[in-house]
Amino acid sequence: MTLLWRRTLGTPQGARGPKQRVSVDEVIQAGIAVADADGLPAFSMRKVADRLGLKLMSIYTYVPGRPELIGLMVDEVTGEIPHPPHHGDWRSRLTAVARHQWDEYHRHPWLLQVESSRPWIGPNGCDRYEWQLAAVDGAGLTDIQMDQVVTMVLAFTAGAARMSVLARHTTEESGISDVQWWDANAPILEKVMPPGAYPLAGRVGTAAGEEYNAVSDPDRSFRFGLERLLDGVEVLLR
Amino acid sequence: MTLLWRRTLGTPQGARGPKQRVSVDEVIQAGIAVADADGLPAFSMRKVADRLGLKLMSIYTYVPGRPELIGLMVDEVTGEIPHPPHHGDWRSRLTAVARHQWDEYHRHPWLLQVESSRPWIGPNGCDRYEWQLAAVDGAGLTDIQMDQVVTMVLAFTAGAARMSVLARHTTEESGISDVQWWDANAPILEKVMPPGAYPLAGRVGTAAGEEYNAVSDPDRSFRFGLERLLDGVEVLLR
DNA sequence: TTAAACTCCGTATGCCTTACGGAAAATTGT
DNA sequence: ACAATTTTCCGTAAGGCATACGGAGTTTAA
Repeated sequence: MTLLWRRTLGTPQGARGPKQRVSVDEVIQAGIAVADADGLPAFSMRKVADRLGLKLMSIYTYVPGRPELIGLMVDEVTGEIPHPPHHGDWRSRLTAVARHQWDEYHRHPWLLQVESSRPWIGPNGCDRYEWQLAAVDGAGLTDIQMDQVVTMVLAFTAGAARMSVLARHTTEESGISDVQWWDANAPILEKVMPPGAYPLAGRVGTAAGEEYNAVSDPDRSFRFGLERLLDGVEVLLR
Repeated sequence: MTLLWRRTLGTPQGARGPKQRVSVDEVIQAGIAVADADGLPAFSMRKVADRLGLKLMSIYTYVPGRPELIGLMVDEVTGEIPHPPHHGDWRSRLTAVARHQWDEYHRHPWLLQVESSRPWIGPNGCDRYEWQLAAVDGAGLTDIQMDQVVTMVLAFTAGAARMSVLARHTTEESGISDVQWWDANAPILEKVMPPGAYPLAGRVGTAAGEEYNAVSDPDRSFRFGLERLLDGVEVLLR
């Protein structure tokens, strides 16, 4: 907590021992770099230390442990891109909020793997929430509805981003494109699936495959879903 | 793959060595039990073996490795609750699809932690997709739109379930309720946050807290968001 | 000048996956 | 009936992980 709000709190005071070779911010930045590269399961304290030219155990003099470091990393990336001032109607504002979150998930996919058993409330997290609420302020919603609409947009964005990031990761990791993978698996599936057992899946899957030139088109799905969602909000406002 | 479709493919043939002490299905069920109890990060082959009265390395004669076992577990829980036949209009059908998925995520929260670098197409997964598409069949959507609408509902459901499961996990794990936790942190935050810096967050947060008697009400958020989403689909249909 | 506090890090413990190889068991082929 | 083959079960070991503890050296405060 003190670490999260270190900017407003200032550095404690008396530092009696040797100078620290790096700073807490550098540890956080190194952590973000490791998580960006390897994902959260493969994120380890040793890799952070290596990146900073320190030995493993020295990291523990900067942060109490792995979960706390991850909490600091989350707040750090939340403040990475400043929130652009709102303009236009609530619809374009909410779109900006969703797109901001969508981009962030794609910049740092490990955000979707964070399972904080405790939500760390940092300064950038507070700013974020205030900015998100401002998008729907004055649109004619009650306070509760404002919270619900923002929550809904964030839930959808997180779910869609999860699909998108997973799809990207699959393609990159295996080096096999959607089409190649499908061509390889189709013969097996044809043997194994009772013919005619999946009429809709077959028809729609084929149509989607031809339209997207892939198994899915995550960005298009996101835009489509967001439009429907906002249409739903418009219904609510009348 | 052969393991996934083992029901339709049947058991290979000659089994020359000693009898297997358990079955693949028992391994999968044990795996599900471990994941339900501990979550996916703490899910280990050793715990599965212990639960079956086997030693660690014996598990590898049933399944090739950890990722494959998880793939089998996913398809197994996908077939756990049979898909109820559709009736009523598309709106009630889609609600059933979303609710089915929502319940599944709450029965097996580790589903939201699965990062399959490769999507395993199993029999129950196929049935599921067919059933989901059937919910919007005949409503007047194009094939592409059918896929997009289903994808959108699933994305929102996954995102909302993730929030819900995380909130539940936080409360259960720490043993501290939302209100207790907030009461404990409020004094620190008041010291640390510039007063008046977060007018909307303060107002809306307070209103939400009083309404929900908690920081959030995930089930209510899910229902609210789903209604807006379906309103949006209705707009699309006209 | 001396005591306190702090940084850095070596070591140890106890988890985890999985590669490899050996012993025993069951079936197949003669 | 007997041997060859295949398969199961598992012991061991290698290489990864977080982190508790304590020691050595450094810097500041009294």
